[in-house]
Amino acid sequence: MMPERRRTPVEPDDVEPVACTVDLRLQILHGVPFFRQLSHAEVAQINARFHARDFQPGEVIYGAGAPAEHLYAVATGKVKLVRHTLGGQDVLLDILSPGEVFGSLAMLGQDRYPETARAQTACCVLEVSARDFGAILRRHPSVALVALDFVGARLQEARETVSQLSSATVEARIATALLKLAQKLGREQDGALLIQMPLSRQDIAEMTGATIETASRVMSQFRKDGLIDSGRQWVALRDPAALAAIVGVSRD
Amino acid sequence: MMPERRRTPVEPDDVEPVACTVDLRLQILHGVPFFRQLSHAEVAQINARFHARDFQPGEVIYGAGAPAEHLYAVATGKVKLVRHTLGGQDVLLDILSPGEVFGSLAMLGQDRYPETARAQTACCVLEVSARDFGAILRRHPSVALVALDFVGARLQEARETVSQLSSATVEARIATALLKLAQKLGREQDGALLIQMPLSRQDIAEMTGATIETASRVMSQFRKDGLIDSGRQWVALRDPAALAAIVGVSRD
DNA sequence: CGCTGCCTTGATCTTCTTCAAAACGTGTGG
DNA sequence: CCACACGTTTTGAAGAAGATCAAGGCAGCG
Repeated sequence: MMPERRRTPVEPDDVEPVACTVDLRLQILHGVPFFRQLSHAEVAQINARFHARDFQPGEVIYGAGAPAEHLYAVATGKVKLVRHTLGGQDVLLDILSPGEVFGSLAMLGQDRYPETARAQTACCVLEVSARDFGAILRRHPSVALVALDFVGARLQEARETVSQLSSATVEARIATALLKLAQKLGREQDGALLIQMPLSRQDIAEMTGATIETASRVMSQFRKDGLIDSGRQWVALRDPAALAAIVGVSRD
Repeated sequence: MMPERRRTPVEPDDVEPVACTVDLRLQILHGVPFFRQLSHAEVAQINARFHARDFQPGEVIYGAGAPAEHLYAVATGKVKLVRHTLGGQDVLLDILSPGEVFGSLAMLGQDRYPETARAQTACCVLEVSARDFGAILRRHPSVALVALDFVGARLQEARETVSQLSSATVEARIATALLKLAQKLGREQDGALLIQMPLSRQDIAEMTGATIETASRVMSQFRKDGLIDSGRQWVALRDPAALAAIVGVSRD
């Protein structure tokens, strides 16, 4: 038989606050890597250009193809970026946590969003117009340098994904995705890495370029092998080392 | 039988100069989008920080894993960026033409090159230390803004590739790759788009996450269908519209 | 002339998708 | 509290896309 599934490790106090108070805004903005090096006065000044918006799970923050007029910072909750292919399926590009930035980063470049941003959980995001963000960049050159770094890091991530999709099996890609999620937002618990967020088989499939069925099969296999454990709002990596080994085996 | 193959459309005067004279350096640097908005005096000042290096086809400009200490601009020729996977195969991330920038763009971020840069043709590149480039960025904030745009555009490209790899057939991916190459460095000739560069089946395979054999089969089919024509140092798109249709069909 | 390297083509095999159906779990209304 | 309905997950069986294995073919070059 398959191993007994643990009861949900999610505790009430783990739940993030959804409300986006004025105090929180300043705190979040100061925590955003973009503005970390600025003084409190400067952040306060920048804060004036932002305004907060709340979203329910599943709500669209902006849709692919819409004019790219805003830049956003996640305050609370999780946001996912999804591309729609011509074939009708979706590709999950990234899942963003508080402090991360998305939207119209390249001010001159694109004039349309190439992807849809959707609230994965109830969340609050801070919004600034592309115009105002441009002004911030010009006024605070150090912000532009950090932004350059940020976008550069994303570029490397995206290219890593390209590499994986080109060469690795679905098993390896899913193992990689789980490890990356855990690294980004995992917590240690009972000797396992706990990823606490709603993560459907469909999400996993869209992250790894597989079908729902294949994703389900692989996840089932991982659970049978004692590598992971999962429930409604969480996935726990019981044996990250074994998952890492799977990444290294197979094709890639 | 298959259609008669045209004689090579490559003409002697098409060949780019390889030598990288001092005059050329200034001209190239001024043509690089990064520095286009700067005055001649400023470019001259920046030029002093660069030095030119020549490479033979196939030579490595920098290897994956090496300390990321330099930033480069292509002066003449073509440079390709390749990732090596754990499985031993290579993934071709990009082919760069004169005016394009590569290497250590994110100054703070990565400390190692995640990919190898290799001369696709004989070429000359302008090199600057990451340290000096950082100084340039701080001295000329407008350069940082352009760089941000540049990296942002690359990020979108990479994500587009992720999307394609996740959803499109090899046929569609190869058609896309050919169209993208033609758009970037194609010339009109005899009613076809001519891509003039050495482009092996292996290159195409590495660009699209396919095997050499599959790439060869697809290219052969395209030629039989009159969509393309190819020779030693060139590929001609005889029917770009049909290729675009293939991109839209199949899965993606 | 006969290398050597790249391209082509065929046959077989693996991986993953697709189609189909059943099991599960969650929320709802009786 | 139970029954039902809905969405999600799981599992099975068949099929397709592409990889792999294996020969030849063609061109440039010593």
